[in-house]
Amino acid sequence: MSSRLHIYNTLTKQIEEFQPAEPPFVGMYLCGPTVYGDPHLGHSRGAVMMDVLFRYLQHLDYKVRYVRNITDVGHLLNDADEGEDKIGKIAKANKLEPMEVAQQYTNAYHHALQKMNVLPPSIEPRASGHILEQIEMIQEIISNGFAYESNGSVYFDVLQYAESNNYGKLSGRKLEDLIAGAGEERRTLEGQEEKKNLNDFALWKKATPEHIMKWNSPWSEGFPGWHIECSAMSGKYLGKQFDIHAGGMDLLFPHHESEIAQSTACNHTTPAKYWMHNNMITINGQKMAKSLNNGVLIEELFAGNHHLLEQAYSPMTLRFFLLQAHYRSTLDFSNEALQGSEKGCERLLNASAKTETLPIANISDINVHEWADKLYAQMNDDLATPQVIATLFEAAKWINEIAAKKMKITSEDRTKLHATFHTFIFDILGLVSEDQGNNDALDGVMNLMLDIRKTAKENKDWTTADKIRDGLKAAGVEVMDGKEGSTYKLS
RNA sequence: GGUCGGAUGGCCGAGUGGCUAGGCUCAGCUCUGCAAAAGCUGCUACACCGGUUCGAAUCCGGUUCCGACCUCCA
Repeated sequence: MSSRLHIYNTLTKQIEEFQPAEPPFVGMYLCGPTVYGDPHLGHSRGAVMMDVLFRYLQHLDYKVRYVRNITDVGHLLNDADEGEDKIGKIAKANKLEPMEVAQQYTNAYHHALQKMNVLPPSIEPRASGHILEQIEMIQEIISNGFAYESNGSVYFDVLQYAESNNYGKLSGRKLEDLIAGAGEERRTLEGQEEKKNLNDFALWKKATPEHIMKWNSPWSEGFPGWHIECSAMSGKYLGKQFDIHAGGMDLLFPHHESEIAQSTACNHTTPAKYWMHNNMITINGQKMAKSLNNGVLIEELFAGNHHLLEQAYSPMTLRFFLLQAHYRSTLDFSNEALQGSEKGCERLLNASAKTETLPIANISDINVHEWADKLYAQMNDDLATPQVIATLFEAAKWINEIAAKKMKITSEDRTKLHATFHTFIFDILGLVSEDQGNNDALDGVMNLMLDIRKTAKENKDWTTADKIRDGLKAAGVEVMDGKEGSTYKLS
């Protein structure tokens, strides 16, 4: 528990106090998606985690530049698709421009995140728009003696680098193990024979004839290697050294390890001070993966049209579900768990709507300041959002008790409770009430229906009252009777 | 095979050497014409076997099981 933000740094394997290099400025980078498919649940986790960090840092008055890239070039497929650009492959099948495909999936990613109330980053660079920067970086690495050209491609010389640097310092791998592990299970990537060593990775790949997305370079017409784009773009917009670099745990090796190697070989410095990694989403205990046929697209979750889903789940349900687990733990996905989040999220938001109208008294049965301090301490403890949510539920309980006049609160405490509750739920956790209705015509119709039903109830005409209620339910509108009249929501 | 992580109540998930997170489900209750919604109350778990300790789910050792990475991946 601390009054200052602490985050877990994968580089040091411990929780450290967050100290930006040049306060109040903070530079943070998240490895965004490769846009060769619709966004799946996994994409949402890193985006939401960084969104909460982004929001919290801003709440703490930092001036944050948040860079989240779009990878629209260069990822190689293996197996049957050897050497072919993923985006290029799909484009040919659909007879679309490669950039059209990339744009389509980029849009899909944006839409999904927008629904989840994820703030747009400060800068969202595309790899295809930074070919020049990548080429320049490769040239610098070559001239520093850490890369070599081979048959039109350029490879990073891991062994050369390891002589003076620690290749493996992020992932905890030892080069001997990597070499030793290159045994029977290792698959053969295209162009392996061009490398001096199997652990060398591509900085630039010469394009095969069927390759669509390719650019001129000093070495060949080709495309950049997978890792170099993030190094080039983070360097361009955040500087050679910046504060936070994040991504999924599956990117730890080789992607981030290689990023560190490249940047160090180029700039003689480790690019980021803090490395953060979110864990995977699992389903029945296994990582979601296309190859396991258990991947769920974000839009499928929202629409409920996936064979593993019993119903549709709202964007806020997903956001709340993600936040209920710590970002460094795996999160197991199931209908039961999602339904739990749906109800819980609703309960919390219901309570939040009552804070301003709570009856006041001249004493308080609760210690609002202690409660607020606890929230900050929990956020500061490596973004312990599950605990923050638990603490918010404490207040939700108070709010309900106060509303039922079983507890008391002073006016001053109520103001503080309201402000803090809202700050955490809406500004920091980024939840938002999913207002149904907000359609004037529907509101008008519903108010009329509810008014007719009210009259019927007053006349004890239960037949009419129930007919309206049941009929509306069949039409997808749920009527909820309360002490102060009836309300409705779309179901 | 190598490296690393995890096993918590019906479900999801926090966490700490002693003061039994939280949500959901379930049960009871309040409210209600009935129901739903909403609210309240209840439900004492930490894989197994040893050890350290006054005390361990939390520390140490071992066992079993699961997962991640090593190859594109959020």
